[in-house]
Amino acid sequence: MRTTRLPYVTFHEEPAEAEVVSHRLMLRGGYVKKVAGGLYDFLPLGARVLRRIESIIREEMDRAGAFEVLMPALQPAELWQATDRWDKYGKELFRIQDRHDRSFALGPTHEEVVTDLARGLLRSYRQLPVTLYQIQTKFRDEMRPRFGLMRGREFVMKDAYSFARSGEEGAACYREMQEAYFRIFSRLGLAVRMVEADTGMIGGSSSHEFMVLAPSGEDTVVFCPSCSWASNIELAGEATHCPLCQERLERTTAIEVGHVFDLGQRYSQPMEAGFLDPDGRETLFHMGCYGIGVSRLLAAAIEQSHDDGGIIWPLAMAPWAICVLPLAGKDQEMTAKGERIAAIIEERFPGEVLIDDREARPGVKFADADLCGFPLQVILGERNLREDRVELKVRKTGERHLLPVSGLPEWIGDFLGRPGSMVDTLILDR
RNA sequence: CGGGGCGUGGCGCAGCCUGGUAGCGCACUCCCUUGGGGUGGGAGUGGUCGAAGGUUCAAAUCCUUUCGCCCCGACCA
Repeated sequence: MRTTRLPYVTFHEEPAEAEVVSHRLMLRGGYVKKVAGGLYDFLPLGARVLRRIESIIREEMDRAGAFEVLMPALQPAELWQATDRWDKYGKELFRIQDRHDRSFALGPTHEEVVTDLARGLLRSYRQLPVTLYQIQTKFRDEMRPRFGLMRGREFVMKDAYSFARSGEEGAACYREMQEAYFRIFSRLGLAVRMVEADTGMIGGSSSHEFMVLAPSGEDTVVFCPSCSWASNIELAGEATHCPLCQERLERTTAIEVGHVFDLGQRYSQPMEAGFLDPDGRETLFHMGCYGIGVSRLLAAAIEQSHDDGGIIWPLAMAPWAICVLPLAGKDQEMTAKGERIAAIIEERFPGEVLIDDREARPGVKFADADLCGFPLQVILGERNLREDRVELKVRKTGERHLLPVSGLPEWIGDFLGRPGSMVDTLILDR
């Protein structure tokens, strides 16, 4: 892709209405544009990141044996009334009426809808257990949307729901999703910590949150520095020492990017959702639900990985992994050479190469490439190119390598595969 | 919802106190210049000042109402 064909603008100046660094950098880098409070356009750059996150989530959910579905965002009030949440969910639930004055909710979550789906679809114990998931826009009338994508009124979420024959089987589903979540966050290059959490409005018997540790996080987690115990602040209460090993607890701020719940029969019971067991008896589903804040992940990743120059995307999230910067100005020949080199790299890494073919000064290209956070920059300067060499800069570390043009794709391939170099797979705890 | 702040070209701001009919920087278009970390110069495009009402010969500026946005708090998959 050529930057001259890419509809994006970067900004040198700080947007006045953005507080947190992820929000500022996404606005400055041309990733998102605000439409209204808590509502954003995803521009081409931002949409690509979103797609990359989604595809990794899909792969890992599928690998875990879950099935993708798509449920309506618009949900009839009757379903919510059946579980009493039409009254209990409160003002955060967007409610609208159709032309016949029938009431609907714009879904902030899908327990009711999916339970309604399952009770028709899953009639026999032979079909169980099953986990269904979707990636979809959710709506919440937040009392105070803020921090850009961190807390919007509309956002993209992956939500999954498991249906099991028993509590034991449900617990197995729950563990399987936990494992899938660790794989997802690991592949995304995020350092996450799983903590015990409150079940809140969703209900159920147990719950864990997946937290990205970041100074700007809205949540606080309490953790033990020497063993694996961790909890969110609500649940930890006044505790000062680890319940497992008595070590003095520490705390840090974090961003909640995932949350899993063991729901038990919280929804299957009021909605009378069940199946026939081997003895022909109607039995209620044991359910679990599992969410990942997909759009929030962009913000969380940036909060965790940036510097004064801008965003530092983990390899898996970057809109393009490689940005080719011909420092050509009006030199048509150099631009053409740059495009040939970009094409060679593209052959080995399809869809991963962006070439900055603008007629801009080197400083502008460097600044924009850093701001947008492309993991690798292939810099084509006149002197080096004369000797058939290019410079490769690693955004994250700042290290630079001078390489012969001939072996470039192979070198990049080796480099990207080098453990620990680009993909930060740090998992602090499980 | 309570407290505070702010709404002036796409973005960042000045002008408002002391009314006289809109200005600067960035971006954008064109020309010249420069060419390894946001080069320098020149010429342009674009706003009626969040909205409504009022005061006045005259309102971005004063008054009233209203809408929106941001921050803090309560709250929260």
